[in-house]
Amino acid sequence: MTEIKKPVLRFAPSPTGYLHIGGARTALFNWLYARHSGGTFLLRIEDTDRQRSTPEAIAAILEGMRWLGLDWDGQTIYQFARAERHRQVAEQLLAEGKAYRCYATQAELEEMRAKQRAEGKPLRYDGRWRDRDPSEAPADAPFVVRLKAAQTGETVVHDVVQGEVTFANENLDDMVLLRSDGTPTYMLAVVVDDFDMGVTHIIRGDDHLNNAARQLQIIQAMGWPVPVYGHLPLIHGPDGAKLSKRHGALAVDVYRDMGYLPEAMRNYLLRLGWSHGNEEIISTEQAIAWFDLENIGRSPARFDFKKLDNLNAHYIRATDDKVLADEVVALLSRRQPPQVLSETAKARLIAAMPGLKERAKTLVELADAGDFLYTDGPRALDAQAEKLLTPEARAILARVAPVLEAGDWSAAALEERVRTFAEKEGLKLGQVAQPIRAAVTGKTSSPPIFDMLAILGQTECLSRIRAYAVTPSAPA
RNA sequence: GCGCCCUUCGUCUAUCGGUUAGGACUCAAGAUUUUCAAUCUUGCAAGAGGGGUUCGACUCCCCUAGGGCGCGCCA
Repeated sequence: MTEIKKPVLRFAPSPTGYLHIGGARTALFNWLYARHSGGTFLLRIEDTDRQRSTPEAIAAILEGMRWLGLDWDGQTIYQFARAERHRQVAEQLLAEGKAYRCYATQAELEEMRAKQRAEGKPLRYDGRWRDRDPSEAPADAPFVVRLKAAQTGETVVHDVVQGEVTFANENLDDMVLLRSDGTPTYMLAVVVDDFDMGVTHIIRGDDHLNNAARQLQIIQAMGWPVPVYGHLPLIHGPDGAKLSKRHGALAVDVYRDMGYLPEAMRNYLLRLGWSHGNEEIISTEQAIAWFDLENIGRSPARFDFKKLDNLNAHYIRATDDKVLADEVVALLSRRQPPQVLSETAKARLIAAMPGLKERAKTLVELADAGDFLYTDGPRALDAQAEKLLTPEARAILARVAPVLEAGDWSAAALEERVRTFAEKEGLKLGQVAQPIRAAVTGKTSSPPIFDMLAILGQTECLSRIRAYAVTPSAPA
């Protein structure tokens, strides 16, 4: 019986930098398609560049993947560990006459390229060792192994995103498979690994589209099955400038530190280049159900923080209060210096969360907006609160304090008493509520003030209010 | 220089030859309101340019312009 082959996807970052936003989206698309199709999602670290690959970068990439919630199947594969296998494939190609030894030195090649540049010719290896007799080879000289690529005809990449992309073979030169030190190049390694890993769909950045044609030639030389390709347009910065891989400033963990939720990131990244009609808010479950390769856009997108903020605010509002409080606690503990919340403070934070989370676009804003709950005692006033607490406002505070004190300390009862007080004094509610807010929170905006009073408790609130209450000296 | 790709409101996008070109973000105005938000309502705002094909093009083809990517013994 024929078994329907489940798709095998992979994300293959090179650990020469951190997981940037473009890579995160590539990983997300691969992950979504794998989960959507019931296939497999593998992670391969392309660490064949021994000079630039670092353990820190590997750790950062894995951490970034975990934070984004992109779990991969099976063990993480390290490409460098497979070098021997790559070499064998090159040897096989050599033995079959599909590859050859090239003794050109690097200086020689640079000279060749300089000349081509000067003459306005395309920059390509000229095949100088392609058909030379091996006997002409200098003894004991170092050599690289190059693929004997087709020189005529064309190579066409069938791409689910870009369509049919045709390359004239004369524009594709004989790429290096094995370096002079015997190590495999990326071009060889990817092809061999993807084949060995059984990868059926290669979804990666647009910058690899040209490589696809070259890799196809290796695949053809080996007689291996051709995977489905999908090349995603790159993400640009808000200003339209490129947002390329080596920009560590936009590593995913930076977004975490800025207070973005993984689910918001996933939703945002998903809509950058992929659409499902007019849907904007798409849960991960929904995304898995809907995701396909057909609806991926072909044009590059700019990164827009405003929209990310909007989505993040939405997901913050939708998140459980307790979970959010835990996130804030974690964020505070990562601060310099670390801030540790008492049990009381944490209980207050959870209680105030419904009011707090409606007003925050990021976890950072959430943490800052709740700071009046973390410690006891009179508040330091921010500039606006300072301005609001005029002598008149402080006098009102002095008069309202006993009113607050005399009675039940529930939000509803407090509001009732303050309304009555304001009415009697001929004041608008805001004229009384705002000074209270300023004294209690140190700010001019906060969640509903009577709720906050109830959460903080009578003793604490009155102490804060009285710290700013001033009774004008009586003229009499 | 050569090759490849891209081009709808400021931004992300829908449209798969026939629509008053829709939605979302942003911005503005209004409603609501103890502040700020949230929410609701309304508004501003687009097919790069030029040729074709067609009864009819945002949609198909060509050219131009602009942008991106690639052209390593990097990945």
